This record gives sequence, C-alpha cells and structure tokens, in this order.
Amino acid sequence: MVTIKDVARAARVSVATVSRVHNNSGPVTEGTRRRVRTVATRLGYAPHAAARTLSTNRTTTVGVLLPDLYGEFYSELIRGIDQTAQRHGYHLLVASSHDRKPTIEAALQSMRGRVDGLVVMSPAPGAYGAVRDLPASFPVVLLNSTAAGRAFDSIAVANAPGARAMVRHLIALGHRAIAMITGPAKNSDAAGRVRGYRAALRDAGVRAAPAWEITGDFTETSGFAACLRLLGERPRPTAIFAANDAMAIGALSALREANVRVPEDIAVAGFDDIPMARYMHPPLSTVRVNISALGERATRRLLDAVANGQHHQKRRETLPVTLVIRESCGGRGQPATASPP
Amino acid sequence: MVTIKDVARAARVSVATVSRVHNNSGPVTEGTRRRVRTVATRLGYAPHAAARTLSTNRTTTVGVLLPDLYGEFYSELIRGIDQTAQRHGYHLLVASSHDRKPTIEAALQSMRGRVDGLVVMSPAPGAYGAVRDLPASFPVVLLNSTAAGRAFDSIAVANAPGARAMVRHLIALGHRAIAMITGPAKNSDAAGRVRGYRAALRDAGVRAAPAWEITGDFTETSGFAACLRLLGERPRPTAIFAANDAMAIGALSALREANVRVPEDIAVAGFDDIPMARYMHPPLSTVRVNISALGERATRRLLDAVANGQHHQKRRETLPVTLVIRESCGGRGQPATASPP
DNA sequence: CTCCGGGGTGTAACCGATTACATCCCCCGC
DNA sequence: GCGGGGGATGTAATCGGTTACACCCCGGAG
Repeated sequence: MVTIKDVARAARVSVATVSRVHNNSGPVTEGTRRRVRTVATRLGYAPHAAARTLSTNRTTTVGVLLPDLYGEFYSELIRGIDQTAQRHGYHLLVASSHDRKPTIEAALQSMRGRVDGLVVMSPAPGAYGAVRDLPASFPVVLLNSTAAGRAFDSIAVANAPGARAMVRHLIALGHRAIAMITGPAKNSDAAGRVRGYRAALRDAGVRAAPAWEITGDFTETSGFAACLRLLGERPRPTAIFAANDAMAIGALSALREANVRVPEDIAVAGFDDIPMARYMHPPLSTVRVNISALGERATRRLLDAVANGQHHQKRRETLPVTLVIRESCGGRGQPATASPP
Repeated sequence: MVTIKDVARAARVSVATVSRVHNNSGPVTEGTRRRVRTVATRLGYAPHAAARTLSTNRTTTVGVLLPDLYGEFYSELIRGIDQTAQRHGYHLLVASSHDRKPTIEAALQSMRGRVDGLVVMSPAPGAYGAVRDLPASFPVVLLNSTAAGRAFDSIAVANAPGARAMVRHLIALGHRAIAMITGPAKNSDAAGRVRGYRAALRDAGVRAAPAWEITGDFTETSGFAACLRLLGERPRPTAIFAANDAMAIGALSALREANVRVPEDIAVAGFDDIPMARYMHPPLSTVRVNISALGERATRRLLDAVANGQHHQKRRETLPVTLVIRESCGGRGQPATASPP
C-alpha cells in the first residue's frame, strides 16, 4: 500500500507538507499543492484511517447499537442515521443483537477506537447500566430508553400520547370493547403504548379487561397468534390496537384466515407507520412515527456532542407522532395530532 | 482513557506482557496472567482498535457498500451479513447511496484502514470499474454484478431461472397475456429477471408485447404507477409479474383501488419473498430469495478471503431460488424448484 | 561444575498518520 | 546594508498497540 511517505518522496516534499495539503491545514504554495495532489492521485494514495485516528483521536464514524435488525423499523432507522452521518462526512458502524447486559458491555468495549459516539437503542433495562459506565465524556444518544434522565441525551417517541389518541379515536367511532396486543413487558416503548391505551380507556370510562391485553413480541407471527387468542374471547373485542405495525399486520392476516371482516367486524390499528402499512388490505390505520427522522435527530444530537464536546447541552427530546387514519379502523375521520404542543 | 501502559504499570509488568495476555500469544505465567487480567478489568481497560489496526494491519471489520437502504430487502441483507460477521468476531461498517462511479470510488478510498474487506452490491455498471481499481489483494465480494468475471468473488441470485419458472407457472395456469413490471434498465438483477420472463414466453410460444413491459424502479410507488398504465392497455393483461415484491405490492394496491379482483381478474406475482409478502391480501406469490442467506454467504466468502489471503479461490456462486405459490396468482399449485441442479 | 536450552519477561522498533516546533528564505522598511 | 517578520517547509515526537529480539534465570545433562 502507498503511504504518505511514498507520496512525500515522489513529490519531493516532507510528509508534513503532504499532510497539510490533504487537510488544508497550514500554508502551502500553490505549486507544491498541485504537485502533491497530482502525485497522490497518480499513486492512488488514500490516507490510512486507523493511523489518522490514532493521532487525531477521531474516527469520523458513529456507532449504532441495536437489539435486532429484523423488519422495516430498523431499516428505516438506520437509513435516517446513515443519511445524516454521511451528510456530515461520517461513517456508520452497526452492531446488533445486543439485548442482554453482558453482550452490551462487550459491544461497548469493542467500540473504543472505532467510533466517536454511539446511538444506542436497547429497550432492555440492562442497557442503561452498561451505558452509564461509559466515561461521561463519551457522546451517547439513547433512543427510547426509560431510565434516561438528564444525564443523557435521548430521543423518545411520544408513545403514550400516540396510543392514547388512537384509542380515543376508536372510542369516538363507537368501540367499547377494545383489545390491545402489547409489546414485550420489559420494553419501554411497549410500556408507554400500553399506558396510553389504558389512559384513553379510563378517560372515557370504558371497561378494560385483562384478558384483552395480550403480550406479543413485535413480530408479525406474535401478532397473528395474539389475534387468534382474542378471537376466542367472549365477549369478543370489536377493535384491536397493536403496539406496532408488524403485529397489526399479523393480526390482519389472522382475521382474514378466520373470515372476519376488517373493519366491519373488527377494527384494527397499529403503531409506527412503517412503509408497508399503507399497502395492507385494508390499508392500516396507525400512529405515524417518522422513523428515519428519529434516526436523523439522534444522529444530529450525537454529532453536535462530538463537535462541541464540553459545552454540548444534554437533553431529552420527544418525537411527536400523528394519527394516520386509513381504512382498517373504519372511520375515515380527520387525522388528529397526537403530540403535546 | 486507560492505555496498555497504565495497565502494565499497575500490574508491574511490561506492555509486551499485557499484550500477550490479551491476545493469548507468547507464554505467560499463570500468576502474571491473572494479575494482568484483574488489573485490566479494575481499570476498565479496552484496547484501542485503531492502534491495534495500525500495527497488525487488521481491522476485524467488514464493509458493506449498498446503493440504498430503503425497504425490507436491504434490511434482510444486512441482517444476514451482520449475523455472520458477528459470529466470527467482526464488526460491520455500512455505506449506502453509492450509485454513481465517482461516489463509489470515494467511498472505496475512504474505507482504507477501516475494513478488511468489502461486500459490494451496486447494480450500477460503474461499480465494476471502481472495484477493479482496487488492489487485487483486497478482498471483495460482489453481489449481483453482471460483469463479475472470474476476477472476483461474487454471489448472484438465480434471476433468470426464477423469473422463467414463475412465468411458466402463470402460463400453466392458462394465462396468455402476461405483463411484466421490470426494474431499472441498467440494473443487472432486473435484466436477468426480464430475460427469464421473455424466455418463458418464447418457450411457450406466447405473445410478448412491448407495451406489456413497463419499467419501474423497484419501489412500491413505481409498481403502483406501472400497474395503472397496464390497466389502460387493450387487450388487458390477465397476469402481472413484477420484478420485485415491492412493486408487486404497489400493483396490488393499484388493483384494489381500481376494483380489480386478484387473482380472479388479474393474477399478480413478485420476486424476492420479502417477509411482508405473505401478509399481503391476497398473500403474494413470489420467487423466494433467501435474502439473509445471500448476505451470509457473501460474508462467509469474504471472511475466507480475509483469512486465507493468497490461496483463497475466487469463484462465482449462484444462490438458488424457489417458487412460492400463495394466492395472488390463483393456482395453489405445487411449488416447483426454479434453480439449476 | 559447566554448559545448554527454553520458558518468562522486557526493550524498543514499527505501523502511518498529525502537529508542535525549528529552520530557512525572501522581502520589506529603515 | 541590515534586522525583523512571516510564509513555506522540514524534523521529530506522538498516538497505542504488536512483536522481533535480547536477556535472564533455572533445571537437567554431561
């Protein structure tokens, strides 16, 4: 491989000059600059990232720690992160399947010297502890973490308000028997959505039955299974609110197999508005989360922390959500805003 | 940050010994080993990846170059790659939106010192040229590239055989007016699928009309638009074969709005079998590509090249595909294998 | 008792960049 | 003519690891 020394020799200058040319630091005569440039491209010189990292202590890379990579949600999230990172000249290092504390810790350790900061999305409670052990100076942005106090930058989705608005909408359509397919018990997003669901029922004085809260795991399959169980309940719910779109889609599929009409017999609503949602049959009513914007804001926060170091203000942001009413819940009503002003 | 020197000092040994302990290289007394280990964890020592890279010339990272990140296809692909990489202790660096040659070249350059090898998926013809300029010793695995001769490792999807089998299936069901929504003209996967489509028509002596080949760009939206145009054709096709599932889903959506029944009035088939496909209404018949396996095989190939350097045999592999017949094309027939033996 | 061999450990060179500091040279003003 | 200042460039330390090589010490063989 051709190094900076090779370029320096061939251009008859010192390595310092070559470095200055490449980084536009220090003053260099126009002639020298051109000569170095020419030689560099002729030799096909590309600076060695690790060497640069070692001396500058910067990697121009952001890391992303995710619990999983399955499904459109993560795909969109990564897309948002990547776009923003790229726009600022940063690379993207992805690490997934880190849901338990020891794995997370190992992953964080192995990031040293690889990334300038991290976007961490891990609904598992262990994550918080692992991240806290990081040096305070290390930039981290938490996504959807419960415990994130003022000690961290974090961006949360307006889970409870979104869920509440959707359930309120179902109630407004006349539904009184509203079931929910929830997410994993420990997951903080899932928890927020359940809170919103219960709050809406309480507000309206509508009966809430434990049998109508079924736990899923955010996959289509679990939505399918949960829906089957709900169909066995008596009285049978007239509406099903799933904690995410994947499970709502699974539910739609189960209802179709059971010859239950949607929305005539049972209304269905989801959460997230993944790209697929609008193409369902019937098109899925859901709570819209601008997922790629979530990634984008997280990354912006992170890069600000990276750039401004000390006097970067940590804060907790909330990403607003909107109701998008399609056909799966029957009422083609006015899309109401679900977020706090 | 705590460095190897700090650990060495605290454990009263030299840096060499600390290094030996961490890498299990060279001989170290059991007692020393334990002492070093203890001190290291007490201080929270994590080796600096860049420093290690600089001296060993290895990054334990694989890079992925993709044209885009939108949709379930890439999501699944990355998942396959990440799983395999992680299982071998490698990290994953993702770079996307590189579709034109200069961007690709820039991206490749900036990878130096960041990755040990690359999985490149870029249907654009420019990619081939850019990759060819890489030092021959640099491990690269091409995904779905046309021009990949014996000079590269590559893994291709059995596009033509898959498309052919699907169209043959449609013909067997009695269809004689079969339209295709193709992918972008320059895209090699798209090209293979069109070839298979035409071949199947030719084989059966079925009429092929240019008006029945509409170009899309692999997005749902383009599938929607293309389908609308097809509905305007006279005679109207009785079957639509889309070059990927996203476009097929767009088409389904358009047909629904036009009150055309699927499969009674028009049969629809896709390609890829993204996870969503089975949840469509009606469930989508498609050509199954095991996308995450594609990523997995690519990564395996790559890691073999990384590990075995010189005597790694480059070769072109083809990933077999299978027909999965659901309901969108009407005939619940026997799923036939579409791949060459 | 001496010599040899090998396991355990330390010293220092090296990987490829950045950058503080020194140096050189040229031009300008007095 | 001379001193000073500043722009252009070079030298070498530095980042944090790995590793070739030297060294020391101890036990066993001759």
